[in-house]
Amino acid sequence: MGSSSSCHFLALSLCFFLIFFPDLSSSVKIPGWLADKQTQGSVSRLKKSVTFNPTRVTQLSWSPRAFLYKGFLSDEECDHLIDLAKDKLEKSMVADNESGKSVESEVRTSSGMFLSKAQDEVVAAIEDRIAAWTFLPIENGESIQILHYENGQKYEPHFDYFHDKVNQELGGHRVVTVLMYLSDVEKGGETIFPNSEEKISQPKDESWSECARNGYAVKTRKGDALLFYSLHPDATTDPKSLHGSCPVIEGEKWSATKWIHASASKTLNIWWAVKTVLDFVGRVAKHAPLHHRTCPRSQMKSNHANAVNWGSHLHAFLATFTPLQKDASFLSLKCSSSLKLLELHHQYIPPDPHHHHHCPMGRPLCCDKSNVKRGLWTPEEDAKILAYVSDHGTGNWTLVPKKAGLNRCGKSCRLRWTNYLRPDLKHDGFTPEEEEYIINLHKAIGSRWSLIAKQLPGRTDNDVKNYWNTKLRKKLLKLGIDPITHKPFSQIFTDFGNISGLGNNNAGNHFGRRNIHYNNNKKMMLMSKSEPSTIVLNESSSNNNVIMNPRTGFVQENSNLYSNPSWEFLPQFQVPNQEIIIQPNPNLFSDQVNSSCSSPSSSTITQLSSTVQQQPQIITTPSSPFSWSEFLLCDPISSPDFPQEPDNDQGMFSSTDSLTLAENETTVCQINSTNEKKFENNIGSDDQAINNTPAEASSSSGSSFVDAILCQDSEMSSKLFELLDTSFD
DNA sequence: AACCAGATCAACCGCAGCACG
DNA sequence: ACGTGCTGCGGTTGATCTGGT
Repeated sequence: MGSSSSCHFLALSLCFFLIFFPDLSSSVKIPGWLADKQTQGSVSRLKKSVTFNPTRVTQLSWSPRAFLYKGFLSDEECDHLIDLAKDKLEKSMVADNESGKSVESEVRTSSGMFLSKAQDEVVAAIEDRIAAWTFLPIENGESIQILHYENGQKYEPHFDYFHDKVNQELGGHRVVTVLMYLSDVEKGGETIFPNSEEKISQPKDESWSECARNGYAVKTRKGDALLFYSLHPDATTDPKSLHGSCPVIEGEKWSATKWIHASASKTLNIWWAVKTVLDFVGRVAKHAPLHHRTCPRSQMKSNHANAVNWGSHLHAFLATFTPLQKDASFLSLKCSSSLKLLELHHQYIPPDPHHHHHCPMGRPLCCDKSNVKRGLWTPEEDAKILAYVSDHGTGNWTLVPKKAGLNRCGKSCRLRWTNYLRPDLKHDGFTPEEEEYIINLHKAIGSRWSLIAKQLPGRTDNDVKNYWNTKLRKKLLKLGIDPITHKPFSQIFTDFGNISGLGNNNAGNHFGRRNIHYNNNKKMMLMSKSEPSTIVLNESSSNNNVIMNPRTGFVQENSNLYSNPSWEFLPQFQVPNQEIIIQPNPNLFSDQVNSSCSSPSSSTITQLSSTVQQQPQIITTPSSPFSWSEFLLCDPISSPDFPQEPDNDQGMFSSTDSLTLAENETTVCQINSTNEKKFENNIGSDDQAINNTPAEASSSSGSSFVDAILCQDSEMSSKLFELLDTSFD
């Protein structure tokens, strides 16, 4: 603990403690999150809250990492365990170094027995508490062993990790030992760490036995529990964890031991541990985010010791646990969980700023596809990226692999960072609000995932895209809503019939204006793959409505307004030399947006809008680009003047499903243009777009997009109708 | 327990835009 | 004008997970 990094850690852990546990008298409750469906087996019994008090934990030693929990067991629990054991004691055995079998040995002269797991409620509660304290799942623990040392009995110094391959392969190394003292011992019986670096500095008076003077020693105090790690942070065995039980000189010693393994074969268990740690940190962090609080000096002083201890305990766990990520089983975990753990790990073990990876000179690694690594990222690779970015920041990703010592393409590094490692990312599930927001945005702008993601802090385009493709799209389909057009299928069929000259003209107009889309010349599709809805902009100076339909080929083909710049490239759209007065709208998710549109609608988003900012904001935008944020937060559906959707439209959206789609919402963005001339011209063309049939619209500006589609693909249309007929017969 | 199919999601691919020389 | 390199984006893939039989 003497290095600068240790000091760094110490400060961090101090803050951690003070932030998380401002009230030292309070306990930390581990609630019933273990009831999660993925925690099965014995863990599932942990449905009740498990209470333990982290303030009672003190760090005894850092090499080996050892912690003492004062009063871990009550007197009654200690006595109960002794009662369970005292009639069943047998001579203690040790594991043979070669065979792994239990054999008698003179190094261990105590007697003992094993309880059954969850043998009774008391035992189960203790096991639960151990799991909560260690962050390690119950399944990874052996049954509790009760030991009895009478006068002169001892356990010579030994390691808890295995030397034999049999045991190592059986359940992995014993990573953690929790040694609970069930009785006081008048003299002797101390637990001793002969190799501990702290042994010299530990003061010892006459109350200690001679044996105890040979190492760092822990006195046997009824109810206390000693926790120590047998593995290094790099998962190698820690020789400093050598420990033993000094001979009892006066009295008798009762203890209970719980060994906990790190079995690579137990994916579920590792998952549990990750979840437990993250849940623990997450719950306490809710009350005081780690990065947004400072540590009051007064509290620092009084709580210093405990702060260090508890923080270092977490650190000790993370240091031991994180190497498990090397295991294939860990990698098979949901990456979000393992990554969070990794992030947490880095909070407590900051990357060494002096450690840089240097690549050999020569050809850059990137884009040499025959040699660069591909596929899933390992925690080590992640750590390299994180370390690199923390030192150098982002940018010039092609150099990152070389500088960070990664055999990856720069593009792959960039994606890993942007989609996963960025600290501002959320890794939990989408909320219903986000879900609704995505649907509304998709309805408005189609599959522009990056734009949608920008409106959802902490989400990436990949996240949104995947969520749409796997969840939302299917959800809409279930509701009978076309996920492309966001219209009920029944209406789509009607509209298609109309636009093909087979049905009602009015409906056909509507459809032609809003739902035909040619998808980037890649695929001919009947419906727009990413069909935006019409936006109604209310030009305040003229009170004329401007209908904007981003990305619709029809409008592009027929409107001067949108031909340059095109709605297809709306993010770059600029309105030169004008002030835009936009009705305030809430920024539901992000404070990046400072203005938006009034929207007297029924949607959740727009309902919320009325609760904030009532003062319109004036934004002068002589050169700034059009704000997609503002546009997106407008609910881009139809104006009151706009022809109403057919009734069946509403019917579909009034589903009892959680999706509350705003089909009949009205959005009015008021634009005060100083470039009225231009807008008036544009308004003219748009009015045509509103009121004309496709045919009429086309007549005003040559051949229409819709006509083009229909001409080019009439054969496809007829085939589709055949298909539809077949489907609904 | 074994198998299978569907779901999930991290990662990849290829293209386009942009800056720069 | 052209080539090159970097970045952003949307579509797709494929390994893994999950749940049902």
